[in-house]
Amino acid sequence: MKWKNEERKRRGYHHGNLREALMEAALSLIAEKGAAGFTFAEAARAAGVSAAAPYRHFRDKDALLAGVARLGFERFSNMLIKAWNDGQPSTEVAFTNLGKAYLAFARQEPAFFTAMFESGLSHADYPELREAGDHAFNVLREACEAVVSAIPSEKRPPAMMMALHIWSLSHGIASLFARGDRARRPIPMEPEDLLEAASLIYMDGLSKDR
Amino acid sequence: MKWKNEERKRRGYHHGNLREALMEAALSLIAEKGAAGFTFAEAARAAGVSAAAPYRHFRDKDALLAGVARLGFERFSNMLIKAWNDGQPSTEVAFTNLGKAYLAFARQEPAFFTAMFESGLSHADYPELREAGDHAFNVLREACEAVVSAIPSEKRPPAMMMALHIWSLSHGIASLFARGDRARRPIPMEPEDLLEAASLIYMDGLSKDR
DNA sequence: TGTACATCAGTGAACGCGCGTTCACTGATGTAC
DNA sequence: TGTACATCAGTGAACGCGCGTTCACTGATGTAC
Repeated sequence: MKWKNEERKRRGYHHGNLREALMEAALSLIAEKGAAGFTFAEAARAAGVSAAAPYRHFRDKDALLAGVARLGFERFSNMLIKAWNDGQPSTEVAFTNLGKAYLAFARQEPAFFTAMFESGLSHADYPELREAGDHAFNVLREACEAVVSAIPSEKRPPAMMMALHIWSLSHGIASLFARGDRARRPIPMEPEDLLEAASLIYMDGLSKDR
Repeated sequence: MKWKNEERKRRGYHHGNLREALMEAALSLIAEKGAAGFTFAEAARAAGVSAAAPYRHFRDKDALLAGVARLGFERFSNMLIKAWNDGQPSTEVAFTNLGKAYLAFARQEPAFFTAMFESGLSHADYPELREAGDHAFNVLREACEAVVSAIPSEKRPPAMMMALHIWSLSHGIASLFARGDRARRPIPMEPEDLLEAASLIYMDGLSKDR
């Protein structure tokens, strides 16, 4: 607490980046006590400002949650883009890396994951969340397009369908077995291996003669 | 509200089944405002009793949530067992029905789904939840055993792995696209069709020569 | 069949607490000239 | 370069409210005899 006051003195009257500090505080609180156990007032306290200050940056508690979720989707997209790496060194390796990145995010950023997927925010009320989510999904969809383009066109499956399948599979494994919080269900193997095995089987099925 | 008082008179001083009534009230509140927006006091009010009454049945708010989650897992298991129907009329049809039942539960009982999978309850604090969840999972695992037993033993995959794959896939589709609350992401097809297509492709891959 | 008694499941009043929100305010910062 | 002024991002006090929890209590129910 002491350093916080010194910090305040150094920064002076104005915080400087209160918006970001509030989102970080919210993340910590979500990580500690879950999405339910985080309050606007406590986030303000953690950021070292009065309870009224957050209203300069967020309309209300849900707006802060939505801000966190949106930031989460942005970081998530970046992680996925980096993992896919334009399909390098090979489509197969890059695709595996993409799946691993999904699980890594759930493991390393469970609070973001909760805010993004389990906070109960309505997409109707926060359309920017839908956009941010779509942006992340599009990374996966483009990767799937690269993967299916290797299949002869007469039996090539729709990339959109494949993307929804892989997304669901990754999301299921991430939220059940790979997440880094207390809601994780332990299984006797690495989630990464589980996902890779499933992907391989699925892709074998995709290209099978029928 | 009026009928509630009449109800009280009819029932007399003792409620009769307050435990169940509190869980139902919690479900409605979760459905309305999400897991975060439900309180012990409001559940008591909805059940028509004083704020102190719930303490006769639940240690605290989390215990009530855990009770709801457990009841949800029990109903879920029953739905799955009924859908699987001992593999009748055929393994394939029964397996498809099992997947449909998973999605139907998420659609019809989003509040249960939230309490079971997204309430942030720790499995360490509520071991009975883990048991109840395992029980539901076992239905799926047994179905997978029936499915893989049709594959020649020299290339037969482990039923456990298959069960984890199908569980993840179903859970991903259910929580992203099939859930019956405002967190559902709309897609241009039926979640049931999406799941069935993925299952077929996966099973094609499973039995493929390698 | 009636009565006495134990047990159980509720009441309602009280408490301290923290939350969300508003308000007039003030210190800091940026800019026009 | 200095000054005046507008704007911005904070403060801190105040408010009403509902929550969680405890407590001594009481009405209802079940059972022993």
